[in-house]
Amino acid sequence: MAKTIRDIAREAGVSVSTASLAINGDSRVKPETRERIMQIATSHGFRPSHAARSLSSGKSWSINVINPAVSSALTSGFSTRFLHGVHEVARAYRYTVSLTIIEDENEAVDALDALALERATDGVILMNPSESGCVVEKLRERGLPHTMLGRAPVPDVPSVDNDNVQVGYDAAAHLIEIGRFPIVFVSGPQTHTVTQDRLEGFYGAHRDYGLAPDDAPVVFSGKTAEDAFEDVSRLLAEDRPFRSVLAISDAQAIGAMRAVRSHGRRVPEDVAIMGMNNDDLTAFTDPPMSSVELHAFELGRASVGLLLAQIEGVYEPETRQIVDHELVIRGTTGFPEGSLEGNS
Amino acid sequence: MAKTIRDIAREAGVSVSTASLAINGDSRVKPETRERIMQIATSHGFRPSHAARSLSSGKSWSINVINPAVSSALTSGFSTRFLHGVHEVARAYRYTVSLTIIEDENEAVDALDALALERATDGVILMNPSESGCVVEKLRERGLPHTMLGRAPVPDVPSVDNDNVQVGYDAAAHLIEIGRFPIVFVSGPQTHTVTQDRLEGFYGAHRDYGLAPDDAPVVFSGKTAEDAFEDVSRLLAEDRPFRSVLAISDAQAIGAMRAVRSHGRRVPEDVAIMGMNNDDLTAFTDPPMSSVELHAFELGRASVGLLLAQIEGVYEPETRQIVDHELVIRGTTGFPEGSLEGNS
DNA sequence: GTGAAAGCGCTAACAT
DNA sequence: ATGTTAGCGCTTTCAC
Repeated sequence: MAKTIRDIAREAGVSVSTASLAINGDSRVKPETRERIMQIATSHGFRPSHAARSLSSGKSWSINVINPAVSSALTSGFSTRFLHGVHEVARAYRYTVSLTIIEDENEAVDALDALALERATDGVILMNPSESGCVVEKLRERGLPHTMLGRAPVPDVPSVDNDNVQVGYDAAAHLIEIGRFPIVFVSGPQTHTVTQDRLEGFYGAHRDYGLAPDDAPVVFSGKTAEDAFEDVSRLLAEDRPFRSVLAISDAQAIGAMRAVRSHGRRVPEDVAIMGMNNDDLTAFTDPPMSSVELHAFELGRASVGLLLAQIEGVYEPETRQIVDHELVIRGTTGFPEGSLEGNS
Repeated sequence: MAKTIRDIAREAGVSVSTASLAINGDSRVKPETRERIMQIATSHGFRPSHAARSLSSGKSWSINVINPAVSSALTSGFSTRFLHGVHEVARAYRYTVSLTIIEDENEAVDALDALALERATDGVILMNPSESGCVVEKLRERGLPHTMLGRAPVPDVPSVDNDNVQVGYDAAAHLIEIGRFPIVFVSGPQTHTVTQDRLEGFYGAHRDYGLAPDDAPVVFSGKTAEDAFEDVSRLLAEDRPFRSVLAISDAQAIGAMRAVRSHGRRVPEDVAIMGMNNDDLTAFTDPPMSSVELHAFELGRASVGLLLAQIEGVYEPETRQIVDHELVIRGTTGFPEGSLEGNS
């Protein structure tokens, strides 16, 4: 049942090496020979053994995605779309996609050790926020090709990212333009580069519109909707005046929206809300949540691209690839439709 | 840098076979010998090459999860938690987790062919709704161990599932008990076994409470929040009377909620809403969404368990493992807190 | 309890 | 353009 390349070669009347070359599409084999070999191979349902191919070629033909359990649970639609993009490109290049789900950075470092020592992967894609950079250090130390999602905490790490300064700028600019100043910026932990970048853009927009950034309250929140709920509630309790909330994720935007409502303020009439990521459910909150589409699928595709460029040998250390973003304006920053209109 | 078992054996003054046995914890090696070998192995950071181990042992030491792109995007929190469970158990048994993301059943069949022929995986976990059963057929034909999430469309498939009849029953019973009859059941495609089971429980609850099931409108909707929005909107336009909506997923529950609101009805005062899956965002809709926790993480853990039992040789064809569920009652089926109270 | 040796199924020099 | 051959780094009989 399980045919080997030897069987194929024998039946085609060629040597194993010729069969191997033919199957791998090497140009040295004569087209007609190649044709005949392929014919026999497919008729027997032959495919080279992954393990054997890996062992003899010294490549695992597999890439590994390190996916932090916590943050993926929060921006889950993002994570899924990203993986989808990774998978699509990887498969096109005959690479397998493996997954490592980690609770914290220590687990990531351990997992990387295992991966590297067992030579079980040809490259790693980090979905970590990678606060400390120790994961990247480990990757370098092991000499494993890698790409990360987001701006790296240390220099010269190949990475794929949105222009998060611009993301923060565009979102803030929109809120300012529709007259929703002051804006509360609900950010994630300050250690994340994505937070730093978006915050920079947030301030930049204020400057460009001639507004004092000091008037823009910034909350360094946790990562969850609940964190945002509590932080915005606190701000409301302190009677801080604001006309809108810009949250760093859709989950946090939803938490913020609940906080605003709990204090008897209306969304969007009293306070406009804008999230980021454009998760699947944003279109179906009530009112629909405005957000920023970050094109997770494209980020995934780009990540493998950058990784394969290294694995295949075209290594450019400081490559940084930027994927487009766009504002998606819905009800939470505009006028409500349907039921809510009647309520006011 | 890259040590082989040969280096370890040499340094320990033993043969490679002894080193191999020691590293794999075989009881035949004398404890002190084993100790010495392990010492040297760890000090050199030695780990057996994954590829070599696979080739010589005839096992890939990897399991593959087939994840449909569409449904995972919708119940994304579920999917992530499930994978997390799978990963945890797999890692404990030294198995790698690979991911195959598919658009439709044809892609699944193709992917399975590749996986089987290349001997790239030792077993497959199907997250498919698997409407037709052709994916399972392919798995059997190839002799690949497998487990599926949900009740199989054909007999004797090892599967992990919730008791979905009971899920449907419990959810409907709760809505009936709080006086929210008639209930609209917003289901997924009728071909899914999960839909069939929950519907059966839904009807069962009606019978047990002495209610005519005919009065319970059932909508065979699509899978998305938008589908639910449209179907419930249609029902409202037709002036069908109902006091609650039970949706087969949280996304659909959110779609239903918007539809209800768009027609000027209040949630939960006029219409109660209940979803299923207990996705991360349910706690932060407004009001918070009641749902059914299905314990995705446990489902994941159980799936690998069943799979490893087969791979390791303890195969029981008709195994079906049931994971607990529980109702999570929140605002959409109770009384609203905060802002909404003031509105009424 | 430990060692010697034969593969596992490919790929990749090196020959021809 | 095709064939010969030597491994890749383990596991696993089979001896001792």
